[in-house]
Amino acid sequence: MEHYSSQLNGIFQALADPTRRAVLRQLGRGPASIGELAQPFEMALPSFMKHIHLLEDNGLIRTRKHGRVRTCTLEKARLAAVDDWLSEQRALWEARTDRLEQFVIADLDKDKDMDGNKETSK
Amino acid sequence: MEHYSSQLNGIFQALADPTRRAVLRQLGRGPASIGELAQPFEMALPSFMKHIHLLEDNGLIRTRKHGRVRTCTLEKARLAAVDDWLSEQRALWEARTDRLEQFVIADLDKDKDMDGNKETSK
DNA sequence: CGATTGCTTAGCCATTGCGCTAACTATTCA
DNA sequence: TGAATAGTTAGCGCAATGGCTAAGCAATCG
Repeated sequence: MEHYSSQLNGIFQALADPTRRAVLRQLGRGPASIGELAQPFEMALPSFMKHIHLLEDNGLIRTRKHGRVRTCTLEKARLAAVDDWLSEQRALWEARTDRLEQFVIADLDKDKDMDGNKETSK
Repeated sequence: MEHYSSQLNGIFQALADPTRRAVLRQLGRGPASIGELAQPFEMALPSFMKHIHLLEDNGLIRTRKHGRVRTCTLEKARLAAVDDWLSEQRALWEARTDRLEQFVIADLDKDKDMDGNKETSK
């Protein structure tokens, strides 16, 4: 349940960069070599490689080398961790919304009694 | 469409830290003051405040000060951006899986032509 | 009133992140 | 074999991150 926590650090970190998200997006369309992936970006290849490594280190992609060409593929399952986190988070505040509704009802009852001004905005 | 991109940088960045995720988790159970939120952590308050500011700057929480107490609340809608990104990504590789299946079928056809070492005849 | 509480500001410091160039290795091509 | 191709390694520089202490301030308490 909470074991994913440490993985989430790296996964979210990896997703926090537009270059890396673009790579994932491209790989969504199918496997590609380093050169193909790098081509749309203006940065130097070694810089780009760091992004690839980070994605691989965090399990978001897998790579394999054939001859002098390294081919990257998306590791789809990895994003499930993000999905799980989101679900868990949502479950929390949905449960809480239920409780909140109870308070709202209570507040409405109060309003009946007091009737008047509440707080001055600002 | 892609306008969310810049926001995603910050949002994913904010989520890439366990302290901040824990804060969101706690706020999922309802609003809380800075002090209440900070209590489970061993770090100094100013350090903790940086996390709060980062969460607020990226729109994941909202805060309001009453007297000397600042109360934080979850900004649930903000996580929708993450959800949207995930959906878009998934849509991409699901569409691609369809195309992949076509290739697989094509490959099976090829096998028929080339060698009969498969289950060509059941 | 003065003391305490609950942040807040201001800085310092070590580490990490993300870009670069230069030079190197390992295929593959002519 | 020699030249081009596709990555790779090494190291540099600067900005951002995430922690700290010390000191400040406004609200509340005794």
